[in-house]
Amino acid sequence: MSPLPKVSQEYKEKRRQEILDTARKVFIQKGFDQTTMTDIVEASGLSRGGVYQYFSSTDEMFRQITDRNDEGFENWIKKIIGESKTAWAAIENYLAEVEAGLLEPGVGFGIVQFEYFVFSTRKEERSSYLLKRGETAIRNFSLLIENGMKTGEFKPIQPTEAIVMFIININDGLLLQSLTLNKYEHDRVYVKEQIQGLKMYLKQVLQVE
Amino acid sequence: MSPLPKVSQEYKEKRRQEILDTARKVFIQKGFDQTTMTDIVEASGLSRGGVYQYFSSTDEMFRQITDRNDEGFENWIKKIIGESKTAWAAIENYLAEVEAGLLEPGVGFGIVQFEYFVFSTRKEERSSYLLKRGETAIRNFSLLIENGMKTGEFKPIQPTEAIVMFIININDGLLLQSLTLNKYEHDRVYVKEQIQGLKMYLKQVLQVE
DNA sequence: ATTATAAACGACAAGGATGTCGTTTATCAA
DNA sequence: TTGATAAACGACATCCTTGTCGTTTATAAT
Repeated sequence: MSPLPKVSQEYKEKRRQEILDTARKVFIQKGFDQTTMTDIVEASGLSRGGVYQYFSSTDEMFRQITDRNDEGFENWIKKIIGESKTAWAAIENYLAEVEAGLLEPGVGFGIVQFEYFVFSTRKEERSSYLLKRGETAIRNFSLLIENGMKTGEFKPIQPTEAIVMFIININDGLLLQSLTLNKYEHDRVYVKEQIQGLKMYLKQVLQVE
Repeated sequence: MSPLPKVSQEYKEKRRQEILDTARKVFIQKGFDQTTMTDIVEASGLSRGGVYQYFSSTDEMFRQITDRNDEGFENWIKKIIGESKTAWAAIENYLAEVEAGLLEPGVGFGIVQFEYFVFSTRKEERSSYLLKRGETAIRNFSLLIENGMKTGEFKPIQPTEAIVMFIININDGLLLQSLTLNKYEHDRVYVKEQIQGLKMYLKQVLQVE
C-alpha cells in the first residue's frame, strides 16, 4: 500500500553520485555554459529521462558539486592552519599548494566555478546563490588571517575582508591566465612571480615581522 | 555598367557605426553571451537582413568595438604618462582614474570584454584573437613601467610582464567584484583598499624611492 | 512465479536562435 | 521621370536544446 521504494536509498545515492561525477568531467572539459543536458546524458550512458529523474538542470548539478567542493576547501584550510607552526607559515603553505596546483597541467573544477560566477553576474535568479557562495569563500579565506590576528602575529592595516578579496582576485586571475596561456605558453603565466607579489602585499598589509 | 554604389561610403560607414553603437549598448546591458543577433536587430530598429548586410555575427561586432577601444586605451595611457611629472606619479594617476571609474555606478564595456575573454577560453576559434589582444594589453600596460625604467626611477625585481599581469589581475578582479557586489553592497568591494594594496606591491617590486 | 511499483527509456512538441533569400524600397545617374 | 542597382526587409527553413510523458524494464515483496 505505502509507496515503498523499489531500489534502496544507497542505490539511488550511488547513481546520483555517478551522474554528478560525469557532469563534473563534462563541465571541466567543455566549460559550464557550453555543457548541455544532452551532453551529460550522452556521457552518462543513461537516457534523458533517467538523468532527469535525478537532476532537472545543469545548474542544479553544478551547485551540488560546488557545495561539496566548498566543504572540502574549508577543511583543507583548517588542516593547513592546524599543521603550520605560525600564521604566516600557514599562508605560505597555502600559497605553495595553490602554486603547485596552478603549475601542473590540466584545469580543474576551479575554473568552472569561476566561469559560472562570471556568467551568473547577468542572471538575476542566481544572485542569491552567488552572494551566499561569496560569503562562504570570504569566510574560509578569513580563517587564514584571523588565525594570525588572535596570536598578535598579524596587525592588519586594512579590513580583513578587503585583504581576502585581494587574495581572491590574484587567485582567480591566475586561474584564468593559466587556462588561456597554459595551453600555449606555460611559462608566461608567471605563477611564481605573482604569488611572490601577493606575499609582498600581505607582509605589508598584515604588518608581519 | 560598373557596379556603382547606390549610397556613399560615408552613408554606409555611418550606418555601420550606428549598428555598432547599438550593439555596444545591448552588450553592456545584457552581457556578451546573452546577446543575440535578434536582440541587436530589434534594438537597432533595422531588419534582420539590414543588420546582416553589415555584420554577420555578434562576435564580429564585439571585435570591432574592442579594437576601437584598445586604441583609445593606448592613447589614454600615453597621455597620462605625458602629463605626469614622474613615472610613479603616472601610475598613481592611472590608478586614481581606474578607482574613480569603478566607484561610479553602472558598468561599462570593460566588463563585457572580460566576459568575452572568459567565454573565449573554451572556444578554439577565438584563441588567436585572444592571444593578440592579450599582447596588446600587456604592451600598453608595460608603457607605464618601462617609462620609469628608462629614467632609472624603477628598478624592477620581477620581469615587466609579470608585474603587468599582476596589475591586470587586480584590475579584472575589481571589475568583476564591482559587477556582482555593486548592485547590492557598494562599499564591500573595497576598491580603495585594493588599489592601495596594489600600490604596496608595486612600490616594492619596482623598488620605488 | 506473480504482481505492484518505481526506475529508466526515448520520441516528441515547443521554444528560440541563426543565416538565407526572394521581394520590396530607396537612391542616383541619365 | 525613368531605369538600373544596391540597401533594407522579413518570412522561413534549419538546427539545437529543453522538459515531458506514455511506454518498457527491473526490482523486491508476496
